[in-house]
Amino acid sequence: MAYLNPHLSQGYQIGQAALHSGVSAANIRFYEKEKLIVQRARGDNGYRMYSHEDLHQLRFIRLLRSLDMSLDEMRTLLHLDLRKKSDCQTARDTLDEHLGHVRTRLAELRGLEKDLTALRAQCDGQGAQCHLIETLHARARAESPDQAKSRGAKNKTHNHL
Amino acid sequence: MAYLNPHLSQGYQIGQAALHSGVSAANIRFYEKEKLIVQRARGDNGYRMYSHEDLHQLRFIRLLRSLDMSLDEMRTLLHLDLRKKSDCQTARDTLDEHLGHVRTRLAELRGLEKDLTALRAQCDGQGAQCHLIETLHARARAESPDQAKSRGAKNKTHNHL
DNA sequence: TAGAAACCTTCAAGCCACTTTAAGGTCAAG
DNA sequence: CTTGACCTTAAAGTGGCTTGAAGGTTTCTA
Repeated sequence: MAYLNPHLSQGYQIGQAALHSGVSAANIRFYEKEKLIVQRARGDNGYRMYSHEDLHQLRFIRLLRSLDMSLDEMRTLLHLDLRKKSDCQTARDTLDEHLGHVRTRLAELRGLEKDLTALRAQCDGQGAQCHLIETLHARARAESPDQAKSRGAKNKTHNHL
Repeated sequence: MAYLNPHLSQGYQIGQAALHSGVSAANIRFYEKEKLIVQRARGDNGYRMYSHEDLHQLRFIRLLRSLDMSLDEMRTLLHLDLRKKSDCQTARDTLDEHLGHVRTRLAELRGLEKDLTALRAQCDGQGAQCHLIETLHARARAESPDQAKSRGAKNKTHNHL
């Protein structure tokens, strides 16, 4: 039969919390270690216990991650006091900065897709030999390092996307 | 005065190779360890030496990386024999798969940008309080884990983008 | 009452593509 | 003979996790 939580009155064990929040148990422990969530008192057996509020916070965190925010950005948002005006400003700024990251990466990938599509077009005659690799080698020959540095996606400037 | 390579006749030292290829010295060593490039015989002093062909290969590799290919994809492309028809097919397939990854990620990020933009719009009244965080909490409340799993970017299925 | 099975614990290592740091060897110029 | 520009290796750090090993706890079943 199904395993039932013996301390249900005290809340959820980590497995149930994982199930109801969409954050894996291992990942919940990881967030705890990273101080995204607070270490709660444990049950008598040493098991972690989670309340409904805890579950909400886990869902909140997962939502932010699904928006591709970094742990640091999340830490910022999680520690805000909604009543403070300055904290609302912080929230706005964090979001704006993040949106900037996303748009930068988006632009990079759009350029990349165009490049790759053009490259692929070298090759559409099915029976004939394809010139993909030759084309790439020719490009490598033509390109100086300095030019190339400014092209290319993921120039690893600042973000994690 | 400027430092001059004493063994210039034998080729470039790693620093010059880095300069002329756009791949950092540390990264060149890394690629060697990862067997993307072949270990060359060293000079008498134990220094790595690079020929013009080596520089071309480094530029080639950097070009592929600027297309966001993984080391594995690059390993595949680097070991192809251009005269073989099957290897041309492999090149095509590799490129197609990679293009697929890029387009997938692109779609994810487009969705993300839409989401974030809508969220940001909650907040455009400058003087008034903003409802960013409240909106996010409300969403977290509304969302079941199962729904959310299918949304969100970077579902970490298969690629590195 | 024994043992399977389902859950929990901690700690460590693995993933990717690098970069950075530490500790030291080599070489030419002042 | 020292300075400093270059090279060497090995190891650790980055981010956001996942996976694995080794073991403790609780419940169900034979």
